Amino acid sequence: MEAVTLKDIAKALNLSTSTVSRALRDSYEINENTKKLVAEYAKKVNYRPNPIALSLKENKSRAIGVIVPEIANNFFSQAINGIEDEAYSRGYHVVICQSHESLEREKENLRHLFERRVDGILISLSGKTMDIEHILEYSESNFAVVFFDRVPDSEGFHKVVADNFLGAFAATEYLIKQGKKRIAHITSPLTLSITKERLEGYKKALEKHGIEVDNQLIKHCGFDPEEARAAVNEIMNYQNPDAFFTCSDRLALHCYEAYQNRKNELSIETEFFGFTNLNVSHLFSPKLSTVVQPAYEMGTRAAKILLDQLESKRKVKDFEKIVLETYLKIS
Amino acid sequence: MEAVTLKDIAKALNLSTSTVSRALRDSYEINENTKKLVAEYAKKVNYRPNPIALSLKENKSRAIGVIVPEIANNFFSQAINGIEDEAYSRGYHVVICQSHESLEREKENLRHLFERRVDGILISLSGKTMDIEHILEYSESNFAVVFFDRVPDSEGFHKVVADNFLGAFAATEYLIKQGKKRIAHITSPLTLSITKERLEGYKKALEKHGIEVDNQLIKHCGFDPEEARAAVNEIMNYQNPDAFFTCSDRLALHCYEAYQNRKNELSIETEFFGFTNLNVSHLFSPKLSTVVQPAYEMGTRAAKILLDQLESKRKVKDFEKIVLETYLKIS
DNA sequence: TTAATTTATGCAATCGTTTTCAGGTTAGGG
DNA sequence: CCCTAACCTGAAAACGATTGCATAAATTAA
Repeated sequence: MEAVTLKDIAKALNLSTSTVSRALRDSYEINENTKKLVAEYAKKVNYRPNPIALSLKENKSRAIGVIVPEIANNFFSQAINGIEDEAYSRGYHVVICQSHESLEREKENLRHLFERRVDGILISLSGKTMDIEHILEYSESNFAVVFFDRVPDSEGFHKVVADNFLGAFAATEYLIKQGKKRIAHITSPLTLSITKERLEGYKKALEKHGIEVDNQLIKHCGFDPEEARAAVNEIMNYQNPDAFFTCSDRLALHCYEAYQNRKNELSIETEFFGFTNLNVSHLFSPKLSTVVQPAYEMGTRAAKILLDQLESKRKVKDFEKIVLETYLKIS
Repeated sequence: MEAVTLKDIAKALNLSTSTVSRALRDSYEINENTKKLVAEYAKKVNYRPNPIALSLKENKSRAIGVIVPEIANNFFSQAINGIEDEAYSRGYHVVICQSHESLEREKENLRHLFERRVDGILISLSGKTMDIEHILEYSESNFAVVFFDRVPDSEGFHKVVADNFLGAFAATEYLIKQGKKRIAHITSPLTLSITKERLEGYKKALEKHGIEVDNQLIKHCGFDPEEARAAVNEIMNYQNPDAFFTCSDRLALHCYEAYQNRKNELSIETEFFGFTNLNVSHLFSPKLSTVVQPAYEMGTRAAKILLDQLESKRKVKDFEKIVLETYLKIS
């Protein structure tokens, strides 16, 4: 099964490569009989155009890059599923890179993808990324970028996000309706867009129900398990919480673990809510309810925007921000 | 930041592209001064060779394909981490495809990767794959293939697997030492290599400890949650098990869920063991102990074999089978 | 001084495809 | 019988890099 080229077909049929090429692309200049002949032969020998030659010619790789903090995380792997489905169905490759929540790695990934000549990228920022200088650097050279999930504040970019505000609002309100009054909120660093939006949702829900926001009950921490444990301990020891609402997949789990270890020390009835796409949360005990994001759809939507932009002639100058609904998974 | 080509450099320095090319590759034919000049200028304008042009010339894509049943599964996402680390560090792309346990999808993936001219593939077979005809078809045209985790019986391929036999043996023996005597084994279809090996480990452990194998306690089922539930129910209703040993990430979880739902109906003390890389199993209750595979290492090892083969001149004819140790994670 | 050798560089082909331009054949109209 | 369309087809350049071969200049040997 050796790869057949246009030249092979041309030689076999005693035509020139140009004629064969045109015949296969159904050009009006080519005689119907010739077309039929070529099409049949091409099918017989199972001809496939060499994508690499095409890439070189068109100066496009027909590949897109994806940068996410971590692939071994349900939210991101589901999002990648969506991205791949959309991309493959449109004839694009997907190259996946992980930043491991490190700005350095994120930069390396960008460089790698750029050198590999991907046509554009989809990115969810690392937890350490404060600004997007390193991305702007590339986005000049008509290298399309779409942000999803963790997006920058800056205007002028395509973004696909979950409705973090409403998700957090709904979760908090649910807890309040369960009679909870001292709801702790442990969440990711304020540098991330998602952090602010979720925090806002949490506060607004308290406000709506006339509960005062207690800043002692709010903790920001990174993705290190120890930090999460410390935050939970601190709150448990001094703040007398009757519920926890924690954000960010990985972080939420670390908190949950600390909570699980010490739950029985608490005399009051407590409840735990996370913001995670973990698909086995219903198997946990004590109960772990979650705000679930439409990860797969975020992937397809983000990929669609990117590919549409790549395939459109004109420079898109009206940037979309798509906000997708979340839902609660009550255990 | 527009891409710089050899021609640009040549024009700027008033040299020919061939001289520039040779200078950059440090050819002995080029004057030291010229080399220095070229090197400096190239650095200044941040020249990067176009990988697509190279691919066309060398008839290689410097990309490898990976086909796994499911990316949203800790075992596979960890393995992919390993694959990517190895591949990227050696300058290769990785293209990931999912078969979703379907033979049809697996075939499509293969075709897609082949048409995209990847230099080789790493594959873990789908649950429905009975033979590897569809893979052999491609492996002729010096298209390298390395199997990992779920490998075919056939000789003559590179394979990287976990020691499924010993893993299953150790888990079963652990349960026996806990005093269990009626250990149920729910596992994947016998078409998969891993199924047979794990079943064998389970049986040998029972045998060693003088416990007769009860075929009523052994069930094979697919990846559908309903099937798993039915298997668990059947065993619980009629077989009076005092422990469960279930295999295959996804399947093990479905079984665990069914078990969790009905555990309290059982009068005797039971224990549950899975064969999965789920990284939150310690948060489950009732206890879920697991046999853990060195997924990351499987990825790096498999990728290393593939890349070594791609880069070696001679056709490799001595095929390796690497068996990696598993370990028990007792909750 | 001339021939031989070394040194440094450029030309052109190659990889597979598309596409512009130009050329050749045929038929029909005058 | 000639001219002009209309209709097919092919040669060649282009994309970016590598490399065998040719060649010019400089150096050495005779």
